[in-house]
Amino acid sequence: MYKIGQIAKRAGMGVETVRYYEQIGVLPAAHRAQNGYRIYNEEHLRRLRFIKRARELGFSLEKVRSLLSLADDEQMACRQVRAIAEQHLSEIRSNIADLQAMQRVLETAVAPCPGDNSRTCPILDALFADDEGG
Amino acid sequence: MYKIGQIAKRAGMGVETVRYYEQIGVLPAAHRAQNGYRIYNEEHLRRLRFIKRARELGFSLEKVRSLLSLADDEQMACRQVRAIAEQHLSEIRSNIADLQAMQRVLETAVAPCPGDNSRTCPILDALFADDEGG
DNA sequence: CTGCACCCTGTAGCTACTATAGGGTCAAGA
DNA sequence: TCTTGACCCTATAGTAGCTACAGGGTGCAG
Repeated sequence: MYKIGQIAKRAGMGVETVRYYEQIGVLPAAHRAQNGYRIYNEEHLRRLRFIKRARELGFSLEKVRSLLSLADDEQMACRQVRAIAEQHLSEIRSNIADLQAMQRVLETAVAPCPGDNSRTCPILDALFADDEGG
Repeated sequence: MYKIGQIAKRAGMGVETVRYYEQIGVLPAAHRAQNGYRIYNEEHLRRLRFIKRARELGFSLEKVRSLLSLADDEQMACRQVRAIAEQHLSEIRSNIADLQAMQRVLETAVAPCPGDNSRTCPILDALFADDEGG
């Protein structure tokens, strides 16, 4: 049995985040003590840790919601979980590719830049260029 | 001389985006025709294209603002531009590393998953695990 | 009884747009 | 002349995932 500050600490997040997760429905509402304080149990902690781990892997809260409802569903098939994970993996791969493309272009723009007191800069020139065809 | 729809099309963005850039001050306010319509010139187009290119390279609008104010500054030194670009490059590299770490973990979690009609799933197990050491 | 740490609700802020709602303008066609 | 349509205007709300207040109440130690 935890108060919100205790469970937040154990789950490794802030109390506002825990309240936010309850508000948007990824965490079931806590019981309330007589003074109105939220009271959590081990199951809440387990779910918060799940959410945290999933978020660290880049899953959106919408996907976390789907994953949790599969986890709660007796009729769920492993296939469905895998589909979500695979889709997320392909988004990650695509994000990596986009970032690598940015990185290459930026490195190309930065390379010829002297980085001194010049009043002109090849980086700005590249960004202002009328045409990037090469 | 362009109306907003024309300059937006030439710059490759929506009219709302052009108005938004004016609103937050990365694009100087346009002159107005008698009917209140915004009127743009070639310099506006040049700046919009700069903004678009910088955004495609992942620069935040805050950094775009800095880059543009350097570009406008007679006293600017190339060094300052390079510093912004280098900092952005290191953020990109760090983002790539984070995504690659997620990718590795996810691939490891997905690998043992049969993706069939099982009622349990190694991916969920990994997310629910009490301990990820080992 | 005072202070402090904690809890509550509700709301605004962040980024970079995007999408309305509710109106005005202008040129072409019937 | 009237209407249709494409365009323009402002102002505001929505998106994701928190984070940070404002303005209160609770509970325990000194």
